[in-house]
Amino acid sequence: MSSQPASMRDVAHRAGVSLSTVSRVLRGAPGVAPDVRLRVQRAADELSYVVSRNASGLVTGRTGRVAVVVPFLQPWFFGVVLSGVSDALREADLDMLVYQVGETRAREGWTRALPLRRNSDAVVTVSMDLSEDECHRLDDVGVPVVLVGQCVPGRASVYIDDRAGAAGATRHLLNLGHTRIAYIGARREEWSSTSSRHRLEGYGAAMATAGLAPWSVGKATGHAGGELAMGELLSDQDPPTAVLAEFDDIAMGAHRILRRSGVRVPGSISLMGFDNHDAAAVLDLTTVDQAPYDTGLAAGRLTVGILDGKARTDTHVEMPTQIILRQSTAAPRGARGLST
Amino acid sequence: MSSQPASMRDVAHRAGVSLSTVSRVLRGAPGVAPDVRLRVQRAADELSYVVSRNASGLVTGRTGRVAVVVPFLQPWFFGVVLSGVSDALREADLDMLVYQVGETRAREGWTRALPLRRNSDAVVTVSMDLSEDECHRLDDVGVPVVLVGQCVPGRASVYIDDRAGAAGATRHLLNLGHTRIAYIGARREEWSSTSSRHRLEGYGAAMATAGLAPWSVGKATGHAGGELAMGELLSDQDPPTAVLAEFDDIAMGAHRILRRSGVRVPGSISLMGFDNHDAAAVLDLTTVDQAPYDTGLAAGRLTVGILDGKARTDTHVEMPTQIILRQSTAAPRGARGLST
DNA sequence: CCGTGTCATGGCAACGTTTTCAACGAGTCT
DNA sequence: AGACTCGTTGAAAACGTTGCCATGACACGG
Repeated sequence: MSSQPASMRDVAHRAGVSLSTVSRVLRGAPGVAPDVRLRVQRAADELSYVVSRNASGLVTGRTGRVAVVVPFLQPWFFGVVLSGVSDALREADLDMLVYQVGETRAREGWTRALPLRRNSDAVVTVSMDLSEDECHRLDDVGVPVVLVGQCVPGRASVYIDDRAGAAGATRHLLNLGHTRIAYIGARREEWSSTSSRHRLEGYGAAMATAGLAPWSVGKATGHAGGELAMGELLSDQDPPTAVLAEFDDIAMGAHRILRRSGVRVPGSISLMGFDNHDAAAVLDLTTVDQAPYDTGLAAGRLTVGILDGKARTDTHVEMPTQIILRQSTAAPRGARGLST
Repeated sequence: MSSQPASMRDVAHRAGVSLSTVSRVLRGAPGVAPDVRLRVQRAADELSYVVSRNASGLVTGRTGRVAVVVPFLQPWFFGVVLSGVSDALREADLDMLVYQVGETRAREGWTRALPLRRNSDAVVTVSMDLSEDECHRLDDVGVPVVLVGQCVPGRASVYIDDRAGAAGATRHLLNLGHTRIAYIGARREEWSSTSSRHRLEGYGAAMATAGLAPWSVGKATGHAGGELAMGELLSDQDPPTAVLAEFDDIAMGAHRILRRSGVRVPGSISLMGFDNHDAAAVLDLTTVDQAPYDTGLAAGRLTVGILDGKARTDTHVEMPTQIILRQSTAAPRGARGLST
């Protein structure tokens, strides 16, 4: 009903004390008599008053907000990470600003204008794969930066070991007895990612260790990319018996093509993804879990820790990955692998 | 490098003008000589200065921020809506605050404390299904509210006609010649949704029109719910020939059970979802598209319109739904429907 | 040449908090 | 009893920006 939201002055008046006292109470500062404290709290409640972050931030220099920057908001992954960050920030009573800076144009504009210069206490970037230059720009804003999904020495980072994850996945297929193992990557230029590179490297390394040559295809990202690449693989004169995809979206596209082509999974071809996408369970897709919620949570807590001065700004947190075995991988026909 | 971010005073000094003039230039206000304007802009650029929303908001009373409230951040749907809202807000140079208030406890706390009292210019709620009481609480904060996925008379709402969508989907199955059409709902008490109710009603109405009795099951939400319900249906002594799920997540769970049970889709049972989930394409699932990105975009633009005084606070926007035909629906065996 | 209107600009008081400092009373110690 | 401390409170000055009003320059018409 109140046309104008109450201000601290109103609370002070109602409780019969001065502004300073109200401020102290609401901030939880010491040095206030218990009965006065109670009286003020009641007054604030009755007016359903909350402090204006704007005003308090003006003098404290802290905004009570953390900016989270993501390239896109639509893919499943980012929503889950955001969810973790959000929960961590709520614990510390911080608000979450979200910036989506996906298309190159928007991203350029964003890194130039940096709208958060004075508008957030910290920045969390998710899968942004910042360039050296962008990193320095961020330094200029003078707030701590936490990198998610990118590991940069000297900077707070939360990430998974993509190399190890992909290598592990490859080994899983090798252990099943596969030797013709293809890798489908995204190969998307517009959003070049170190994670992408690392996964390919992990696959390559595992293959090399097994004395096999890598076999990697891929021109586009997403379902479409998986479909295209799988089409290409199926028309090879000696198709693979197992396929590892850079991430589940791609694997799903591949899966669709296999289903349509009547190729049995895992009967004729084993298929493996990466990410443990929500829908991977539905497709019974064996994949590598990377716990994006926990990643978000860890990133959020690290941010809070840095703001509280309890964590160093060069902390690195490596999140574990884990192979989730489902029904899309099996020993090849006539296997001489583990499954003999 | 600058340890302290520049303030307007610095810019004024560097450009050799007064604070007022800098403010006018940066705000795009008229009444500044072109050469001075240019000089100020250069000075601001060189100091890579941006105005503090905190400070300007303090005096203008506008924060430049819009709060978006979602029950959950993880499900695909919300990320897509958020993406649309984000794009719309960027057009108007507004920042986006995101609050995740899913678990009942957090939600209770949130509606009580309303942390956005003075911290945002408007509130967008997504699929929150606010109670009468919560609505009034929101009114108290004194900022405009835009409801997404909930249609309340007298309040700005952006929504789809769930009833019509579900009825259309049901008719699609009827037209194919099905008569034993079951409906799988979520029946989740913890987050009772009008959308949920409407879809069930739409299904029921279409069935009634066709002179058929409704047949609805469902105890849980998500994949798991779909699996459970489909299991129940499959063990019926006369199973359905077609199944409509309240949303794609449920349909996917059902699909999984069908695949595992060796029931052919759509050969033996036609399956239809609702939402056009990202992964529905992968499963070749016939579904009802509800364009969540466009919904978010519309909601964001409506918010901006209201803030600019160009839109009324009781505007209703109904987003269209559209049936996406894929491979999971077909005429029943021995059909005497359209497909004769 | 003088009033009058217009335009560009600067000064100053807000906005709603926190913070620093001073004041006050009640104990406590010498 | 006086000086001192301690705990509690209030007054006032910030913080960085925007609004309003005053000022000065300049052009125009009488």
